[in-house]
Amino acid sequence: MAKSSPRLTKMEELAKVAGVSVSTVSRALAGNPLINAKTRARIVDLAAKHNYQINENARNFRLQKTNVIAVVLMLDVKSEQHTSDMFFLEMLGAIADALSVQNYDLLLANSPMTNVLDIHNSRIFRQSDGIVFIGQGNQHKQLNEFSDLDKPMVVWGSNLPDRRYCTVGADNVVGGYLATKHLLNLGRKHIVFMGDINMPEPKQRFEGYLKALKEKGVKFDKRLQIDVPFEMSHASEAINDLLQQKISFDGAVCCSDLIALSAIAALTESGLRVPEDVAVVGYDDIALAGYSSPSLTTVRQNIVQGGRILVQKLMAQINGDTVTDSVLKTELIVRRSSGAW
Amino acid sequence: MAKSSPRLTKMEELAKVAGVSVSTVSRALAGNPLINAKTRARIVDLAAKHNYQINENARNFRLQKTNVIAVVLMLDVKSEQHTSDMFFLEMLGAIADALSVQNYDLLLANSPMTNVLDIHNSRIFRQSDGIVFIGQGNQHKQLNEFSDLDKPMVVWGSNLPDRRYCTVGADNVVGGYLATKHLLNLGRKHIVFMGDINMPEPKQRFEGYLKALKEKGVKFDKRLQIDVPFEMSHASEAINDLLQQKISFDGAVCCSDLIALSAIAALTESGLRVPEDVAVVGYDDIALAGYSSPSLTTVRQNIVQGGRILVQKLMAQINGDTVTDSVLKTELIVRRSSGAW
DNA sequence: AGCTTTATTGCAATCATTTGCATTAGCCAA
DNA sequence: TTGGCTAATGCAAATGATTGCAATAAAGCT
Repeated sequence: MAKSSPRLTKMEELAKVAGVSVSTVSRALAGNPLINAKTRARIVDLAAKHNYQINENARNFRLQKTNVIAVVLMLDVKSEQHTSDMFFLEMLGAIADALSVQNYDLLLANSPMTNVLDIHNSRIFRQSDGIVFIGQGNQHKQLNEFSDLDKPMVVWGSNLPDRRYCTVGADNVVGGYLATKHLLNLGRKHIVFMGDINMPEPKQRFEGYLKALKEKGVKFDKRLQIDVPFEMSHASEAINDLLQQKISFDGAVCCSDLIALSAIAALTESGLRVPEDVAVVGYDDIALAGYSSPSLTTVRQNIVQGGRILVQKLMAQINGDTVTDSVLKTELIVRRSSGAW
Repeated sequence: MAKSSPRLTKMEELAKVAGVSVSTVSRALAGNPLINAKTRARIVDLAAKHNYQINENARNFRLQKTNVIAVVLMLDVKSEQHTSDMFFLEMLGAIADALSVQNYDLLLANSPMTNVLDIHNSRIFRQSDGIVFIGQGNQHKQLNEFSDLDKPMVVWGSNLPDRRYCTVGADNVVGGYLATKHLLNLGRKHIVFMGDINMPEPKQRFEGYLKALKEKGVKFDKRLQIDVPFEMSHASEAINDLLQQKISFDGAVCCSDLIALSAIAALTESGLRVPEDVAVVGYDDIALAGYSSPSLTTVRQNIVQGGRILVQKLMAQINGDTVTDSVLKTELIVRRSSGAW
């Protein structure tokens, strides 16, 4: 073991120990090829041995960078919550991981914004090199305006037609398609679609739903599409409504696991068996989905990959590149409640 | 409307506009009483008018401050997860809110730490003025060592006997007590306690459980205490074990809502009715608790207040004050599944 | 050997702000 | 008027890194 030297805090000290100038140390640590390979190796070793850590404050100041990216959660607790809360936390974790690889930090926007444009005069804006928006909420227009500010930004969400910002999102059409096709393959013909098709993502899932129906030659019954918000309490009511109206159905595609669980609860309370009488598919694969009883078949978005790509797109922008949208694969996790065992 | 001037980015520019020196501007904006009140007012006005925003990078660099506090989530996905994921997100939000009031930012520690002491050489340590640990995990000892580093820190968790760090936490004893007493008041006598009493928080909740039993003169049956981890799949097994062993019970106090929901699932699958045959109480009040069927009575910790106090204690330390621990009130949210309607 | 070229390193300016100390201006008293 | 005092302001150093350009040394070429 090398003797544990007192920690060196300034490049100047390390330079003295190494017998070179500060410039050389700076370049050596930055991997600048100007510096002789041997010298560089020696300096890097010394830095490690003396436990030298660069002062990132000074570095960022000099480079006019922050090495921080801000994350804004576009959740609206009232009614338009993008999807389950669990989703946000997982996404946050995924982004933080992807960022740490690049030595970037994650700055969390304090509270849900009522207007995205407010960010312009906030710390979030000045103190970050770029911004990740998780979800679009109902602020597609504001996000478009925001993109004119030329701050590197990227949005997790659906690729709305007239967007001027870069989006990364799961393939909602395929998600809706897979869920629906799964039920169709199980022989179900009367499949409810639960999700508010005025919102960007449910709308695309609904497209997939229609596509699957068409493929199997099943006619769409518009009474079976229900604009239920992500908030789950409404789902039970919607199910009860259907039952009361004697509209029969044997399957349900839900736009979130919470909706699905709520629907299942309503169904079982009405004496129907899940999945025997009604097979249900959720969306998101929250932790509870696998443990609930009956366990829930659901569509999973690859959140880790999503976070990684969001970060990658943002970094590209920070480096001055132009970027294109990205659509991620989604997969179906088959469990019991969809009648598949 | 004053004509919108081009944005001033440097103090120097503002100084020129104001016809004073940079020093004066700096002092004026900082509210330094050396500066004549009129001059100060004039400068502040000019700053606002020209939309001048101080370069916080430069400022922090000069002041050797970061104006950032780091948050480390001590979750261990394997087995010791503190409580529901929802809890973390809510706590994170609460802390972020409390910090933004003080103009501090929140830096999220990327991934769960296997050893808290690793933080010492990480960005988290250098790039923050203080650290909030959410939960103790199994690292009480390391946290104690960490506190010797004299970095401002505060821990959300229970006040373990030999701690050298400052904690803020909910009153777990009262939480366990309230949950148990509630069931006792409903006439239940054989109450299962589901939670790993080797972990700090469940242990204290168990104390409250015992206290409630004693108060009602109910003898404790040690077969009814089950070391189930927060992870929920084990809860069903535990319940099934009890049923198989013909150990009868009519109530259950669970250390998380997920455990409770899992237990309820196992019970109903075995043909038992909840809450008629077995009344169940959870812990945390996750979103799902209110919507599940039957809806879940649970113990709620005041997370917003918790976040605020965590921040307050940390700020005090940053300012050089010494701080004391803090124990928050917890309350019981009564819903259907505990048999109360 | 003398000159040119190349590889490596060092000097010094720079980034935007804060702050100890010096300076100036204004005022009052002698 | 002049000296002394105070209130207000300015000068310049300092914070720790990066980088264009200059300088040096080594090597190659004739």
